[in-house]
Amino acid sequence: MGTGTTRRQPTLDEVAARAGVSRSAASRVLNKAPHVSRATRDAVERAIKELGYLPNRTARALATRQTGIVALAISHDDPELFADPFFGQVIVGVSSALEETDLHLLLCLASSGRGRSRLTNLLNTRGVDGIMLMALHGDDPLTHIVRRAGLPAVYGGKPLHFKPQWYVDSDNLGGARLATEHLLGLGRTRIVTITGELGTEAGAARCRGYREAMIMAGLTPYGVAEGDFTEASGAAAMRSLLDEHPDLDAVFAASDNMAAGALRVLSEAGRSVPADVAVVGFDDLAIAERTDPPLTTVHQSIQSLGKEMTRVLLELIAGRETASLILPTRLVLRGSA
Amino acid sequence: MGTGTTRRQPTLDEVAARAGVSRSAASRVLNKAPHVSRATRDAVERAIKELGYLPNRTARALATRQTGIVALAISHDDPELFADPFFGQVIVGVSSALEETDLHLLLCLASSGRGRSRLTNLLNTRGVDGIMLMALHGDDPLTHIVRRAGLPAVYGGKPLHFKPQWYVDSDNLGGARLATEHLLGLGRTRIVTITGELGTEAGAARCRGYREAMIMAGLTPYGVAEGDFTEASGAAAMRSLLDEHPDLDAVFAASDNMAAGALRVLSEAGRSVPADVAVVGFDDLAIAERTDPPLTTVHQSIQSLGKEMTRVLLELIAGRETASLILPTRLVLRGSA
DNA sequence: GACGATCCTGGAACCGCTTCCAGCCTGTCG
DNA sequence: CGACAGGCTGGAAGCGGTTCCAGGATCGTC
Repeated sequence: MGTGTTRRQPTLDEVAARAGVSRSAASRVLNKAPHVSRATRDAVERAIKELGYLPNRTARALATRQTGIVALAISHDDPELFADPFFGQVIVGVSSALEETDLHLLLCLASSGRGRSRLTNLLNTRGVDGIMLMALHGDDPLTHIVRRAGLPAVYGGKPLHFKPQWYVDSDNLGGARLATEHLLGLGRTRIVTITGELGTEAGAARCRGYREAMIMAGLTPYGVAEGDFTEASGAAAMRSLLDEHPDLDAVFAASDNMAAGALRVLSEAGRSVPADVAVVGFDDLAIAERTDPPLTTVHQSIQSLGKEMTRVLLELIAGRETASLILPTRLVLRGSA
Repeated sequence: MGTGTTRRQPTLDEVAARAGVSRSAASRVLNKAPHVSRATRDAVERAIKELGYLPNRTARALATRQTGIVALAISHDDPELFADPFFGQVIVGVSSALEETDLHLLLCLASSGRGRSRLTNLLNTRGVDGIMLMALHGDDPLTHIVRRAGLPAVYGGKPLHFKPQWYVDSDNLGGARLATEHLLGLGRTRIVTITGELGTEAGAARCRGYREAMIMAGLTPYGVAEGDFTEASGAAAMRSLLDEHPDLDAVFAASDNMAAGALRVLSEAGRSVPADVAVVGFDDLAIAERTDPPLTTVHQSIQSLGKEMTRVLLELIAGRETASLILPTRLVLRGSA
């Protein structure tokens, strides 16, 4: 800026004039519309090249009522949470899916009230063609706003208490079942679980998966303590579980971070892993490779989540049929179980 | 979408009609322009409220030639790198600064050629009002494109080989000097450094800081090994340094991740930290609190970096005077030195 | 009471593109 | 040879705002 010669971009009118055709003809060439003769096309294309013409995004958006922008909204009370690599992964996935289109990504951290109202305004002023929502807790007012705005919307991770028409989620239930079944397969029976926040769908589903697996094996859930997905909460939960059930022989933690906390507490308590207590986590974050012993865990691909959300959103925007998706999870065997 | 009643948003014309004034009058009220009577203002404001009117973003953008969007472009060959919490922090900072404005954030991962050309197109079609650039390596063609587009631009972290007019950076040089001086103050003299990629400004500056501090203390740099900021590279560098200089008594690693790698290798080699070897890192990431022993490191606030970049960009967009910035770093003492 | 100066006002142009539509030209068929 | 069905074309009306400008109303002043 500042000193730049910022020569005004040529307009479509100038292109048309140079090519000796009307503006509408030029526009047709630009949009590869039918009913344009070879001669016209060539002339316009040459003029475009010579002038270095590029269509003005905003003008086109106004005429077509399509902004060429999709939003990714992350709604959470704590903006710091966004620093979690989780969202970075989502964004990488979203970007890769967007790469093949002409759409761009608008990122909204709707944590504060101000952030929410900015997002609301963006939706209501039709500032984006569609929106992806993540990390909604419970009955986030955002869901209403989105619905009222009547905009294509895809949810990442089912919100609790509300089944959106379109969402993409990891198979939390299946993953938790997988983990628990693996522990059962190892001959463990006194298996406890450290859950994530039960106020989130992921937290609840992973807990349900554990319960179902136990029951299917003819056992009853042996011990349940609620955490909030963080390492500290995992440690605390582990302590209370050891207290209540000193003879436990396996732990399924609903996140790697909590599993890491649990490992720490177990080692302090003199239990050896996996000999005395087998531990399985969930997420397969980088930390899972660095714990001692390395953590057996349930892998979910966050990038795929972002990619698939985007794919569904694109279909929606294009007005095509599409459907929600549950992404598979799989067990990654390392040393802890 | 789909079933939504998506009732068309009212337009300014409808507001004007309802208020019984002209569209221009209504527009004036909307923009708090002078020369509008009390009566007109009231009537228009009432009509706006009754109709639930919201100005159309795109139309306004076309008329004012201001999109209300700023871009954050992250240019790096490896899109995975974006999953690093670093960028999450930047984004949190940027968002917080944007929160008080009417601007929104467009995120561009310009890693692939396709990503770059999309970004180029975005700039040339005036799809954004300004841009912040990060993680440019060497002579990224992006810098030319940005300059030619004549758009307000701010760089995060000085690129090497090119001094942008506006940038915000952490005080890498000062921080590295601080770290080295701390080690010197501890009485260590056989201090080695594990550098980041010397092809980046941060890597080079941190190495220079180490050198300068050593020289100012009347010493010569004792040992230098280049890493690439990752833990694995830190471990490798540490091994080769131990090999060359078995009697080293301190290490300054240019990143916490590399310091973590170094700590691992030192412990394998039977050196105790900080007794035998003192270690200082750089960045003050979460990992610094979890190493054994906890890592003494140079703190830089990435959020501030994002926030300040945004502040400078906003000034630029507003056409006000502004200046580049170097953000201070400080030493955080923990167990390793 | 006449006269600017000042404040408001609505009309109209404009931002740059898409798209509908009427009209032209051509070619084909009966 | 006349009628008709196309394919192409440019004019014009949009998309929904902002902003310039000329003119009318209002005011205070001499």
